[in-house]
Amino acid sequence: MIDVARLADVSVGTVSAVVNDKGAVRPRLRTRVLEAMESLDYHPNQIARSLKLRHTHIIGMVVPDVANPFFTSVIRGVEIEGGRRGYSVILCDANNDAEIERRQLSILFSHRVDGVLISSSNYHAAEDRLTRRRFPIVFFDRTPFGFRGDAVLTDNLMACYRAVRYLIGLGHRRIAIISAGVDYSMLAGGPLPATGPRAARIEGYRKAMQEAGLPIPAPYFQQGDFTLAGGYKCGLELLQLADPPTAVFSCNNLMTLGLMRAITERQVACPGQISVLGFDDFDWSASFNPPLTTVAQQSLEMGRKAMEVLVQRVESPVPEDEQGQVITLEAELRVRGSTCPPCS
Amino acid sequence: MIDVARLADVSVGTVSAVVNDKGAVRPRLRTRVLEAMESLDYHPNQIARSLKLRHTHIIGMVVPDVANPFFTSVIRGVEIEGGRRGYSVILCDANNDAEIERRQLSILFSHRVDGVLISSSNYHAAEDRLTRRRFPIVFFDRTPFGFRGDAVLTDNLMACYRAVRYLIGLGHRRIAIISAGVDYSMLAGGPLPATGPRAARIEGYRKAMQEAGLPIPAPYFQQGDFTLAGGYKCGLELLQLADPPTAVFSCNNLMTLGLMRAITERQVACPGQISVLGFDDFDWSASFNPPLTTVAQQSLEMGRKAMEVLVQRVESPVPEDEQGQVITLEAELRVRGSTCPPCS
DNA sequence: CTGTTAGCGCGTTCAG
DNA sequence: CTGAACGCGCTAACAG
Repeated sequence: MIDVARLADVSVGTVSAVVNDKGAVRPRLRTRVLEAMESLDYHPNQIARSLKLRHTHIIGMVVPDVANPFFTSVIRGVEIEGGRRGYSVILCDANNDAEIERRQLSILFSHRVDGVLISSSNYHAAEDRLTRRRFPIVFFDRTPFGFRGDAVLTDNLMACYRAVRYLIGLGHRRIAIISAGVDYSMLAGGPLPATGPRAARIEGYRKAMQEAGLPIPAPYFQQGDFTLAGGYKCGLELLQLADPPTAVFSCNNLMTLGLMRAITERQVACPGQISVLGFDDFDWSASFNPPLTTVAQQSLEMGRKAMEVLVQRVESPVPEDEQGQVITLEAELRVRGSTCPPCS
Repeated sequence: MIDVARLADVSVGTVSAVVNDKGAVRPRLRTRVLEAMESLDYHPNQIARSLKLRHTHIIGMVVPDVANPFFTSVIRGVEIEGGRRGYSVILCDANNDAEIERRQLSILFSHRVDGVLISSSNYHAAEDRLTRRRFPIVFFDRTPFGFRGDAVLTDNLMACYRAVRYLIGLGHRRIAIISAGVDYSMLAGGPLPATGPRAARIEGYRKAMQEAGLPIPAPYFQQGDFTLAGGYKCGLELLQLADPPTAVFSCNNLMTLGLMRAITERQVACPGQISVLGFDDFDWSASFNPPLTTVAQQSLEMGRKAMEVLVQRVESPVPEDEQGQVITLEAELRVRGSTCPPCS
């Protein structure tokens, strides 16, 4: 900086003023400074800046799995909005592990990030440590149990409710679901406590089925563990049932892939013999054979909005009594070739 | 820190020593300091540390497109290796735009990242500005024109050469390619200057075809622009040829998707009437109908290795005469259901 | 072993 | 508008 000042024949104060667009600097000096910066290939030292200004213009983002296309799309949204507002993002892959997540958060904190965007694998730790000290943090996709604060979420319940109603409207009565993490026994006890996307998706299904007076036999309620292998296994079981479903609702993309693999392998006609409705939409959904009918979340928008809210929190701290805003995004049903009326 | 020192009744130097496990501190003092830190909920300020130490333990990574599954896999590799070695990563999506990339690099530099991992969309700027001043930077996937330095790359030429030879071995003689960015006229002039993955993949194809004495008619050399729509368009054109190919090699995943869409739409049997060989392998490749035969890059390993080399450069600067190491990763042909011998 | 002190590079004052 | 001086929180060198 001193070099720049010397080369432009001004004081460091002036250089600082032009770098930050502050104060009034005579146009001629301004251009001289800019030229000096250019010719010296000078980049302001954000570290020193941060130390003085007490903010870094870096935010931390932790996702359960960067390889999941849904999250990469959210990340893109965050990058876009961040770029626009002058924030960089340190990305952390928690690998669905609460312990790793905790460590990431701690590292992020020591780097003095201005705020955190998180889809928590761990429904407790994140909230305790951060929100309690009023650190700017916004949740997306998932939210901690008993949560209060800022979040941007998809209305999973409504989206799945409508999707399953679409299946019912087609004439299906035997509709199975491939999900994860919820016991069959919980289904009987009325509405699920819809605290996470998991439960909300199942509850959308349950509600639609119940309203239509349709039964949910135990074998129709499959646990696929959110993995491709799990979806495959569930698909196989569903297909060899004495009374197989005519339609299946799969709660995430990996399981849908597994399900399709099972269907192809068993040479079952889709949608002829079995209709498939998947959750989450991607490039390949429409290119599949058959093209997949899916529930599409607004993943890019989720990232953009989350970043928007976070920056707002960072730049103008919350009033003491503020409750936090939760933004709900609608999901869209994209009807394609994997669903049709039942033939039987 | 001063507060901690005061509370523990020692000097700041001593506090610093225990925080960094440096020097020998009398055990009694040590515990006193630790207790003070705990009761004050003190976290060392990495910013101040970075300012003094002149390194941040943050590296920057810029990719052309975070939503591309290949890159997300590389990112995972980087995250894994980075976590292991104590580095965080600021991720930048250049969105295939050289101007954005330039700006990202400048921002990363301002943040004083210790090094940069980059798959450059822009074959000149990156090298000029950074490698010239011996800033630690390692390229992955793509490398700038006339490049010298560190990189980890896939052996695209060999991989594609072998893949196309496999097709030829199956008995195919009419083999088309969907690629991008290279003129048909360049094919005639012997080996392509294989400076990027694009050209290398085409050259692998050209070499295999030429060695087998197989012709490459102009309509068999399609330009798909690396997009789904492009692949779809090329697929359509290929299928309605008077003399259609019996096999198609698609140079990237999006174009393969488009091609498959065209094939499904036109009700052409795959692999019966046409075999498809794609580049890049993903979860959905094996779940496709038919399961796709692909060339699989070691994307996760690419990320791990790139980070490994970078950290090595950061922590022990290059000898003046060092040429830089380029690591070449082999790709693997995964034979599945989309290829078979030609029926005609 | 421990205390003291001089910067790291910058933004901000404040008196010119 | 300028230039000098101070401090952000920390580490390293040196003196005790």
